[in-house]
Amino acid sequence: MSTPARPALRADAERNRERVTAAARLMFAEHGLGVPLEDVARQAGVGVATLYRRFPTREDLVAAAYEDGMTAYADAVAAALDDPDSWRGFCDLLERLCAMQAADRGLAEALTTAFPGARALEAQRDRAYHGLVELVSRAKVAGRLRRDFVPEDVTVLLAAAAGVASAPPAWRRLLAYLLQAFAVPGTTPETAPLPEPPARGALLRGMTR
Amino acid sequence: MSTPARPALRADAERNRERVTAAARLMFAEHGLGVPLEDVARQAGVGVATLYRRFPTREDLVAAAYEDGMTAYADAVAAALDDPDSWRGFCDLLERLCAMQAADRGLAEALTTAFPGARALEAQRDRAYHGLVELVSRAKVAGRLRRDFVPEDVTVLLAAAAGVASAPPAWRRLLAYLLQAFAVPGTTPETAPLPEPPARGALLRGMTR
DNA sequence: ACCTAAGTGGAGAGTGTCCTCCACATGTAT
DNA sequence: ATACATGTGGAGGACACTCTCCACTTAGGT
Repeated sequence: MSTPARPALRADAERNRERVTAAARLMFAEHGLGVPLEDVARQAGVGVATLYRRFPTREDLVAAAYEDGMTAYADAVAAALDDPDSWRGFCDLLERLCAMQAADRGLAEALTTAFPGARALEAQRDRAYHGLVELVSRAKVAGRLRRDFVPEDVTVLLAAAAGVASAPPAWRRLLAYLLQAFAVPGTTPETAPLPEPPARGALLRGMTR
Repeated sequence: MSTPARPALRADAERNRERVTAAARLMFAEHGLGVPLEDVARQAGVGVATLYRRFPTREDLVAAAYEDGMTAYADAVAAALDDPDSWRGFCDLLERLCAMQAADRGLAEALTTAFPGARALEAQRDRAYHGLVELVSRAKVAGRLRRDFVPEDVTVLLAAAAGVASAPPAWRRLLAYLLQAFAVPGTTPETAPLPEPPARGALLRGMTR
């Protein structure tokens, strides 16, 4: 039941299927979800037809490629809940989620996309969501997270971090600022030094891309 | 000398040129800088050849379309410098810049792109940059902006805001959090209510796009 | 009114990606 | 060993976008 309703492929076909998802993870991470599927097939060492047979739409492939990624996401939330210090768990979690996004361009895009047909993936998404709601609640009860914070603010943060992902150190600095704003005043050392700012001259001067 | 080195077009050609830049502003604002140039030409009511004759590369067109936008940007900075309260000027400025970006998808993209050949545009960019450096300095001297703030943080903010621009109220909330983090603790009413959070359920649930 | 340099639009070549079809290959059950 | 369902790759049609060429049109000076 690890892969519920898939009709049992021939051994070589199953092998190819996995090669394709592995290649997709690689290519999506580097080039985003819009990468040409022909490139993915080439990377996997199979013909395009094989890719399309297994994954009729791009969404199918993305969902298959990021089932694990979403699970890792939910696991990170679960791990944060295990921290006896809920505020520290909250801060560490946001750091980890941002780091995961920064390391995988496709993941950042996949997180803001719904996959109606991908049950396993959506189940992990729900698990992450509910864990996060609980974590937010605990951090508020502990008096460390401001009362008007809402779990949706995490979405905002992740989308914002995705926007600056190009410049590696930038998201750390953004996160540091935001964590300070999320904290209840006076409960956190406000004097902690900020992470290194982005490279001089980047401002309004073009990041080329 | 408003348009220094352009070789004087025939009246109808000049008219068409302006129709094209106007159409480009419209299309870029709505669909981003990647919009098909055929669509821009159709919107302008001219053939593609006319567009390409005046603007050999996409960059040329983008630069022409956003010369005004960049000027508006620099003007906003200048206006902020006129505010006797530098901190209020700073806050209002960030609000305005974010609002401009949110209203014009192309502008947000153009700001993070260099246009080596577009002198007028780059001049405005410089004007904005230098004004901003001055404003940041004043707000620090006034004791309202934290000392470890750097002008490049504005870039980070703008890139972050661009990342959440899809959900209209989200950038306001992000900005509110960040302004609180930028302020020197104790100098600003930390109890001001946050702007309305983004719609419930957006979290990790897909913004479709 | 006429002439010509300047300007125009649409057709079409070039390119890249999506997706399907089908002749051929290969696992697997007997 | 044989047979056949299952699986494969590459060729190629469809489409979208970029950019150029050229026969025709028009502004504006004489």
